[in-house]
Amino acid sequence: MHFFECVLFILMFAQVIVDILRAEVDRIFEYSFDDDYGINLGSRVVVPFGSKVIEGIVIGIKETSEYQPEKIKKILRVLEETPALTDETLKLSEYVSKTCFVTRASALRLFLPVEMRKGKIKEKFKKFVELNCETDVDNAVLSLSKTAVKQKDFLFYLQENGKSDYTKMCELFGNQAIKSVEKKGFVLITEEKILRSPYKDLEGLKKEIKLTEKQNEVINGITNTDKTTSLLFGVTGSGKTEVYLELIDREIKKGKSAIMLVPEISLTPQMLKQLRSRFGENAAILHSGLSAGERFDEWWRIRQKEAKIVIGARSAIFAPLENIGIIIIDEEHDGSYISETSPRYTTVDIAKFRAKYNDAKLVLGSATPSVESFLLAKSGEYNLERLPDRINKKPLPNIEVVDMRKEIRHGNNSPFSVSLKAELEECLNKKNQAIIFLNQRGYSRSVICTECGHVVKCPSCDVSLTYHKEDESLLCHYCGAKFKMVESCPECGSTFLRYGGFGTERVVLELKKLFPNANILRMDKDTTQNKEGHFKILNDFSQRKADILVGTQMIAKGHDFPFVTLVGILDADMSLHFSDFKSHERTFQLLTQVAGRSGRADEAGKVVLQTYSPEHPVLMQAIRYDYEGFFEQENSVRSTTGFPPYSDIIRVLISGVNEENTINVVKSLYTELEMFKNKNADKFIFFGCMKSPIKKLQNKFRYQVLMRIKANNRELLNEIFSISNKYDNRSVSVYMELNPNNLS
DNA sequence: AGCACGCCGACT
DNA sequence: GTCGGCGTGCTC
Repeated sequence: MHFFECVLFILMFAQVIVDILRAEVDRIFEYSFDDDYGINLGSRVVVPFGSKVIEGIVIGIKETSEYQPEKIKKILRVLEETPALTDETLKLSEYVSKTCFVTRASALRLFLPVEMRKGKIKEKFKKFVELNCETDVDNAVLSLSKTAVKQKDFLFYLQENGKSDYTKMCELFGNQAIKSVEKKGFVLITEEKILRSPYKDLEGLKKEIKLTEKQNEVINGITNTDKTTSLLFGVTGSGKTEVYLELIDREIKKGKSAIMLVPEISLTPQMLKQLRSRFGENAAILHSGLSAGERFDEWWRIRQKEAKIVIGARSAIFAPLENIGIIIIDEEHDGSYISETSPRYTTVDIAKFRAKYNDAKLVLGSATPSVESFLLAKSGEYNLERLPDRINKKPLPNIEVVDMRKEIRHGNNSPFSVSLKAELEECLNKKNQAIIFLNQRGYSRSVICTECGHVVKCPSCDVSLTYHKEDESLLCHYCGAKFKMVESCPECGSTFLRYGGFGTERVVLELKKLFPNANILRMDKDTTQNKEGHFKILNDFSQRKADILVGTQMIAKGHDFPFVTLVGILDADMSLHFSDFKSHERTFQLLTQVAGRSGRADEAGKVVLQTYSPEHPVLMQAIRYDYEGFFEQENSVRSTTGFPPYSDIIRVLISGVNEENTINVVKSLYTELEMFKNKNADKFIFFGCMKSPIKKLQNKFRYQVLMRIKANNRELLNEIFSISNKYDNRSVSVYMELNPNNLS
């Protein structure tokens, strides 16, 4: 190479976003590099920054720079030969930063496996030894000293076995022998990249897939429509998965790639098996259950185009695929598709961006579509396809509504109604299985002093602590803090404590009292801590190692249990009376899903739904499985009251450790926003300022300005953001959110 | 995010 | 006298 050193390198300039999540450095920094350096758009680079050395991403390349030359520093090195980001993902990261109101750096992080930053994980290499092709083993052995037995044996071994594992050879012949043979030039030591491929041993049965007439109709409908997005409205068990797989198959045959998203919990080994058997190594899997190394390697397989199908949970929408033909989002309505941490992106929006960029199809599937999606389907923006029948013709279970107020009036203070108890008994006698659903983990939601009425609260958050009997602890479900269970009231010292509200732990104990012979499994966040947690519990239950499964949200999705004939929903209205506008929608979806777990091939299932408001219309619609009735009602409520999708909700959260400082920021921000609102009064539906419902979280005081504006007004959103963003500083943080999931 | 620079309180 | 608290400004 040194012969060519006289070639002149042209000095180029890279526009770099540094990997620091702070508004102050959310701008482009320019660095210089020689044009033969292998730096491209999307490359990850290491740069000097202030007195530190950090990582950044090249988002632009220019031939000149406006900065004084003495200020510009050089890029130290490039991290990977292949740029981590593509043209598309660079543009998408810009879109995310604009629409989610976050820094470029924070948007860019979405596109990289976490283990890639800060150089945590290295590519894995394996060493091999092989004979140099010019080596004649017999001559080589003759040239060796008579005492070099190991070297001789080693050369014969290679002649016999060909290329071999380096570490194994060292064990057999010692690395001294190997090194000296290499020195003499008889063998070559090579390094090869090894990919840690998860589930590579999974080999399902390659079963012939026979599509029903209805499924074929739907597939043709989606293929032939000129609309980008199709909504596949099909009840649970109607065969949506086969439709997805067939659609993917067709795109792959055209040379395109595909993304399929499912809720995290649905990524069971069974499902992965199904995919591997159909698509083999062509499918890459991305989810939180993978080890850091596996995730990293799967990511690179996608980036290098070795895998053209990506299956994963929410974040897989950012996979570095190119030439996408189809994106599928299964259980489109599922809450897990909206990120709960910043950047709070909406997966469907990201999917729409990518579908548009690649001229690909987007398919949203659900038995209970979100109000927003169904509205778009009805208005003709989406292509609507239906799969109304369950493939096995299994009837939907009967739902009995039990009024819990009456139960209490009749002196029943247990979490189970008389009717549910009777049904449980019958179910167990018949050797069938039952599921009990309750959306509260722990033993009791709160601990209350019967003398002074004090509720035990988290010292750094303004919420009550949940009692967990298993380890005699009090847990804050918001900040995760853990305390020893108190023996007496921390306020007045009284030892008369009362438990408020049932949790799954307590329900299990009560069930054990009622049915001492039954085997009971519990599934909630506490019993699924380790990464295989869900699988083990679901697996045990489906293999009938237990009679009753008690659990939170997470049992609503997931599996089909063929021997479950009874589902008990303990407090159906718990989520109903939440103050946010989506509570009806979520309740309907949840009840429909949980109810769908009951019923077996030869025996109709039963659902007992316990509630304190039995006449509530949402419950009525849920027990009739009347999605469209629910939709009509909910849609008209949203339209008349001005809630999404007819408006956009903006929440500006102001939080800080020092309450006085925080209030001062709130005051001046509120005043400025109010002036802005008055100038644009016709575009505002609501404007108000208040303490956040949880007024203290992790020792930070929280206030919020809430606004509702007419939908789809990007300009107004941007102006509100730029006003708010000015007030963000070191001690008081100001964060704007669009259509937040919850207002806590 | 770090880090340097810079201006006021309680200490060996 | 000074050691060190964290407010403020800067990073191509």
